[in-house]
Amino acid sequence: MPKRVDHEERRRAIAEALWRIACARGLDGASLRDVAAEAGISLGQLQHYFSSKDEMLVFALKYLGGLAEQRIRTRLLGLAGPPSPRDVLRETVMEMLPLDDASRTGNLVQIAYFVRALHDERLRGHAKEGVPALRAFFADRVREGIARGEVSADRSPDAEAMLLIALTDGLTTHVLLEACGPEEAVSLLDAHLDRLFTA
Amino acid sequence: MPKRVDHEERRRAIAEALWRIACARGLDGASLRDVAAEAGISLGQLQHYFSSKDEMLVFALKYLGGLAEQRIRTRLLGLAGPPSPRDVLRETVMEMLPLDDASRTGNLVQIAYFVRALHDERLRGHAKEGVPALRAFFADRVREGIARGEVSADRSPDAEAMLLIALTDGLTTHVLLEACGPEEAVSLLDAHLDRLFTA
DNA sequence: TTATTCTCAATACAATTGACTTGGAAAAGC
DNA sequence: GCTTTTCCAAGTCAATTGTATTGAGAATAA
Repeated sequence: MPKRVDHEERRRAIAEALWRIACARGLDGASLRDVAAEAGISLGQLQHYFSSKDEMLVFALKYLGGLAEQRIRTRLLGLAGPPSPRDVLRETVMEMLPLDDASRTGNLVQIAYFVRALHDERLRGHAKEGVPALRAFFADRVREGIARGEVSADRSPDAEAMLLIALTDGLTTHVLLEACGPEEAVSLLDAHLDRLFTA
Repeated sequence: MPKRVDHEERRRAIAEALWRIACARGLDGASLRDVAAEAGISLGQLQHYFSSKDEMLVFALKYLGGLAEQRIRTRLLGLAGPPSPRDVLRETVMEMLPLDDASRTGNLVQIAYFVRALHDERLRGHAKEGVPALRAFFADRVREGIARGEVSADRSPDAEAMLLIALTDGLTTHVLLEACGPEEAVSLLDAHLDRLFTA
């Protein structure tokens, strides 16, 4: 056999090339030939690792989601001492916003997938599967805040969680469109959290 | 000459056909032939009214924005008596959400444009040009609420306006993705307004 | 060594794309 | 009636698309 190759490693490299193109020109502007060229391989080689374009797209999406989740997890572990619920919410939300170039790229790619998912039932399942988990996580933090007396008891944890997610996504949109500056988005989210955590 | 034709009327009809396709399959899935077929005309006829695909896309986008603005305006005029600032904000925001099929279509098309605008500088200008006006309009309503004593004076009208826009857009996203029900989005927005208008 | 199996390059292919050209039909002005 | 201008249908064109095919190089197992 030829030199044994780590398939997963190759697939990840191809996925990252796809992201770079999707970020610059959108998902629909990413042909197999473009992706192969960006990854520095031939079209035939790419087809050896992904038997169809769809398979490549789905793999790259799940890989992207996994990386984002891991980034958030790492950031939360980096918090000094026992973090307050508010700190956890704030850091998570900040990691979701397109504040640096890496996060901006991730968001652009995710949005490209989102749009495709609107018209593609199969992809929609993958695209929205992370929301309930994030929402439950946020709701737990709000609950914790209520238990600590930092959040008014008449707030609904589930509702506040969805509000925070939607607000973050909406701000992300406007930051990407340059209709709202990154630092302004941060201050708006802080103001929102200020009003949630009244103590 | 042949029967004189109202060019603008034809262009609007073509734009509406484009929307139907963009709503069902996305903007990138709308070829000139598809749009012509949907509009019930030939490719040559379509090209007679739009000299390029880009010209058609930009026209359809501006037409869409104009219609949305007009829908909101009409809805606000339909409010009985002198509407409170909160009523104005609520009705406007509700008109923006994808609650019925028409609004859902409009939002899908707008998002299709939004994504393309992320990678297309020329289109980005058209896409984000409405935000400042909407934000100023919302901020004025918040200011009015403060003057009436319905909104706490320590709220920043400009910040609250941006928060409300971002929240609405974020909820729109999740409603379209079916990660959040329409009625839930309404109740979340009402809860947000409840906390803004405390009196 | 020999053979098998993994890896991958080159090419072909049908379909679709946006843009362009050509030509003719239809009606208004003279 | 004749010209002129507007409108539009059919067809062509090169480029690009995703997919499929073919075959060769390369390394491991026998």
